Formats: sequence, C-alpha cells, structure tokens
Amino acid sequence: MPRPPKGVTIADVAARAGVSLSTVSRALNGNPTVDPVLAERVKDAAAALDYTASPVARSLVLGRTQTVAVVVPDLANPTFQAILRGLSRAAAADDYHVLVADSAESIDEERILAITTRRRTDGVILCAPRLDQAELDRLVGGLRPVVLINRSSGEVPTVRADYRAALAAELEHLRALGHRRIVFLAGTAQSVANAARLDAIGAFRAAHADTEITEIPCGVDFDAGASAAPAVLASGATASLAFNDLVAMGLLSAVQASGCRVPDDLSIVGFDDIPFASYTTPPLTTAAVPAGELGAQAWSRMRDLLEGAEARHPLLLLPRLTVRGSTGRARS
Amino acid sequence: MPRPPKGVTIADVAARAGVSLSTVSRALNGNPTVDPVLAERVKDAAAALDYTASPVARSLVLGRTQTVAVVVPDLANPTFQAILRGLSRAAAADDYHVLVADSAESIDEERILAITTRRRTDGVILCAPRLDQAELDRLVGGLRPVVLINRSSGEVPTVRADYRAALAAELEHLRALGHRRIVFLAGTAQSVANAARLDAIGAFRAAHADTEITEIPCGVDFDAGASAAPAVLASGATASLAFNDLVAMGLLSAVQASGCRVPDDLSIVGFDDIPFASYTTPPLTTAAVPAGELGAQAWSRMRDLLEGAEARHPLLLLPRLTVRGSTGRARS
DNA sequence: CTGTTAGCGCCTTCAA
DNA sequence: TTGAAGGCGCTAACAG
Repeated sequence: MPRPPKGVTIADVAARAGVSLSTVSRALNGNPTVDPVLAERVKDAAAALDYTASPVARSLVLGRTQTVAVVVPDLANPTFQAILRGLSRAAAADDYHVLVADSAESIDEERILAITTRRRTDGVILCAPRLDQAELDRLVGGLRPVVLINRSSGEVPTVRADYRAALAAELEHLRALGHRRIVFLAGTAQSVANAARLDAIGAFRAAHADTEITEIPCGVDFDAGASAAPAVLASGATASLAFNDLVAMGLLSAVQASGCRVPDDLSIVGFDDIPFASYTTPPLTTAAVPAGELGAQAWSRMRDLLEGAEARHPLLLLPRLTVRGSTGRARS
Repeated sequence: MPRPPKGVTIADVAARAGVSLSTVSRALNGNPTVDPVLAERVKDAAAALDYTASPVARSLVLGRTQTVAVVVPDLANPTFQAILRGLSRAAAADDYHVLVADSAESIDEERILAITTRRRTDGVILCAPRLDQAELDRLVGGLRPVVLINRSSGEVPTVRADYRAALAAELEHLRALGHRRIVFLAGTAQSVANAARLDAIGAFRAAHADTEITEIPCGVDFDAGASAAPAVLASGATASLAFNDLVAMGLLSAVQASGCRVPDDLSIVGFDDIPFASYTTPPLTTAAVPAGELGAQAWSRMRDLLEGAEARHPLLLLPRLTVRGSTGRARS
C-alpha cells in the first residue's frame, strides 16, 4: 500500500515527470495554459508518488488557509453544537475547514481565542459572544472578516434568531389558553439572550394589562429549573415560561415529583426545541431556533466575505413555535 | 486602539528595534543567547507594533502547526460533543488548536477527511471511526501520529470506553432485580458499538442460563426506540436494555403513552448517561461513558506522540452504572 | 506553452 | 552575542 512517503515534494513530481516545478504547479492547479499531454504526465507522476501539495506552504504563498475559526462559549451546549454542525457541514461543502475553540464561557478567553485563531485562519465566526458591546465593537475591527451569530456590531454581517418574536409567540400561545398569571424563569442576568427575553416580556406586558408576568431568577440548566420548582408552585401561576428547554425539563421533572400535574395544574413552555423536547412526559411545548440553519447561514455570510461579495443585510431567523403536550388550558 | 495593522512583519519590528531579523526571532522566542537589553528593546518594538509571528510561516519552517484534527461521525451526537469538548479544552490548555471535521456518518468522507485534515495538522484523532477494521488498519499507517477513540488498530494509541463491562453491569443489575426475560434493542447492525454489546450479552447468556435475552433490531435514536415499543410490550419481557439513552427515552415515552408503567410493568435501562437522562420521568437508569474524560485522555495520548514520548498502553475507561428510577423489581 | 527567478514570513545554521 | 544567508514548499510574475 503506497502510503504518503512523507516528504514527497513538488520537486519529486517534477523530476519524475521530467518537467519544471512551475509546470507541475500549473498542471495540478488546473491551469489551462499547460499542454494536455504534459498535464497528464504530471498527474500520473503525482498519483504514482501519492503527492498532494502542502496546505501549509500554499497557505503561506496564497495568503489564505481555507480554514475559518469558530469561537463558541461552550461546546457542551446543544444549541452551539447544532450551530457548529450546520456551519461545519456547510463549510465542508465549500472545501473549507473549521477550527473550533471553546471559550468555556470566559470573556477573556473569548477575546484571546478570537484573536489567536484568526491569525491561523481566513476569518472568524463568533458564536453568541459574551463580550459586552463596547468590547465586541472594538474586537471585531481587528478580526475581519468576521461574522457574528446572535450578536451584532456595526456593519459586521450577522445572523440571529429572533428571540423577541419567539418569546412573544410563546406568550400569545399561553394567553390564548387562558393563562393570566405566568412566571418567567430568567437565565443568566447579564446575558444578551436573557435581555431579549425580558424585552419581549416587557412588550407583552404593555400590550396585555390583564396578564401578570412575574420573574424568578433561575439559571440555564436542568438543576436550575428543578430548584426553581418550589418558587414556581408557590407563585400561584398557571403557566411558566422557562429560559430554555433544559430549565423547562428540570422544572417539569421537579413539579411532577411533588404531585403537580402538567399541563392540568401548570403549563410549561421551554425554548430551543432540543431533540429531547419531544420526548419528555408530556412532550414539551417550545420554540425552535433553527440552530443548524443559523450555522449554515453564518457560513454563507462568511463565504461571501471571503469572496469579496457584497455584504448582505443582517439575517433574522424566526424561531418556530412548536406546541406539544406541556401546555394546556389554564385551570379555573 | 492599535489593532493589528495587518501586514506588520518581523522586518518591521527589526527596523524599529534597530536590529536584524534573526535577533528579533531569537528575542521573541526566548532564546537566552540574546542580550537582555536588546531583547527588551525588541519586545517593546513588537508590542508597539502589535506584532505576532505569523503562525502559517512558522508552521512551514518548523514543520508543525500546533493544531490537531478531530474527525467525528456526527457533531450532533451528544457523546461526540462531550468528547470533543473534553478534547478541545485539554488541547487548548497545551496551546494546541483543534480542527474539527464531521464525516456525516459517511465512510468515504471519513477516510478523505482523515487524510486531508491530517495534512494541515500535526496529528489526527479519529473518534469512533466507522471504517471496517481492514480499512482502518490501512488508513492509520499514513496518518501517524494518530489516536483512536473507541476503536483500536495495531499499536496505535487508543482510548476506549469498556462497553462490554458496562453492559455486563447493566445486565447484572437487572438480574439482581429479579428480571429473567430481558429484551435488547439493538443499534446499527454493523457498528462496532453494537458488536461489543452483543458480545457482552453473549457472555451473560453463557453465565446465566435462567435468563432469557431476546434481541429486537431497532436503531440509535428516539424514534427508533418509540417505534420498538409495541414489539417490546408484545415480547412479554419485564425489562429492556436499550442501545443508548436516546432509544431508551423514545421507548420510555412510547410505552408510557400506551399505559405501561415504568418501572412497575417494565424496567428500562439506557446507555451513555446523556445530561437529560436524569430528568426523564422516571429518571433513566443508565451506564455513563465518561465522554469528556475520553476526549481529554485522547488528547493526552496525542500530546505524548507529538512530544515523542513513549507510547502508553491502551486506556480502557470503565463506564459507571447509574441506577435511577426507570428500573425496579420484576413484576411477579 | 514552459522554465527561471522571486518571494510568502519565519527560523536556524554558519561566520564574524 | 549578532548578522547574513539559506531554505521550509509552493505559486506567480517574468522571460524565453
């Protein structure tokens, strides 16, 4: 089995084919100005030697690496996983590679990773960066080309899920079921995602004076949701809107464990529509952020930048409300 | 804000510091043979110009990229996500970058990605490759350094979860609860993971003639598990062992929907202990493959290879049985 | 159409 | 201790 005799260089191919380096380079890159006969001979030689041009050397001379960096706050987060997957596959389809970096929710790491990964790639995609707006604005300048996911900054291409609209849809859904006392389990206080949700809630309050929405500081994971159960039950609310599906599932599990029936006694809605959402008991009503699509679109934007295409306007993907068994009419 | 004036090269630093290129290189790389005074001057100049050596150029001349590739069959699979996360963080701690590639469960893609990503990195980590043994053996030769996760091939460093032992533990658990008729929901027939499970089942059968284990072809996701519910209920078994947690959750949901009580009528055990497993109703008994640890250990092996350290013997991580509410005594 | 010649940006012998 | 020169492997002008 002729495996890459590590070290075979363009010179070896040239020697074997009896031509110059440049001819090899041209032939292998499909340059039409090369004699078809020679081209064939070169390709045979290359194949015989199992030669492939060194990506590193090409990167240096061409000034591009065929690689983009993706900086993510936490690879364990299902939403980011889905984004990464959509992005990775879309990029692969365009023959680009993906360098992934996990900032572990650290703002400092995020900044550093963005800068260092950018140096070895052609562009960087920041996924839901945790940096505050001023720092983000400052950072992206030195990063270009850059694409933002779920954040925006000046003229930087952006793809976002419309959290506001999604929350509004969920609240409308609950209200239509007769719920007038709703409790919101808030996520990380300083997060942008949380701010968007509060924003939507504020708008809803203004539009519906008869509906009371109280807020309980909670968190973003299962345990946070489970821990919030007593407070939710004590609130007397007939429905609860969790920061995300993880929280909703934690809450669901905990309230059921204490005898509360869902949705008869309490309706629960989540957010994200993670794969597991349709398999809880009862299945969870939630809003789907099309995360894979978000990733694919982010790549599409990046590709435009790399090809020097004109910047398209920011994309706002509308999450889809998925009604399942965890919501029902308010108990009277 | 002095952001990278894109294009600042080592020559610029040399000029500003009034020294030669070599001195800059040496000073910035901490070479002790450079006059401390000059070194300081060089560093100041570099800082003033916001200079950092081009990783690509360094890669070319040094012959290493400070990057490793990870090839995964499916980024959407929670287990691979956890592995990737553990790996990525461990690598980052050693100042290495991670290039990630998703083969989309395609064997051809897997082979191609392994080869192409290897060329732009210092080594490749194959995560649960789907290639058959012969092809894998052939492939890894040209890939070195390479580390395998959940597969092995000759002397190639490997980290694996001991599926056999884990399954055995689950079966012993069920048997101890009095179950004598157990149904196994098989995963993808040709997969190595499935073979390991069947292997464990075979051993268990041999050791316990009084316990009947039947096998139902199923699949690896929620829907497969849900679809298998009728067959499971019809089998008359008092316990079922699902290929993984997703299958178990699908089954759990479907059997409950048809009035079957878990664990009173049917005990269910899963596999993987995905984060959601402890939040189903009832919580799922399962075996935990320490995926993050698997990733971290894979990196550790790779680092050894990169540093030319002596190869350590294959690592076999023992999954931990986590007993929760989905298993109970067999109904009489 | 093909070969020769310069680099891409950096590190590292080799002399001084 | 420092500088000059020669590559790392490849592509792209520039001649022929």
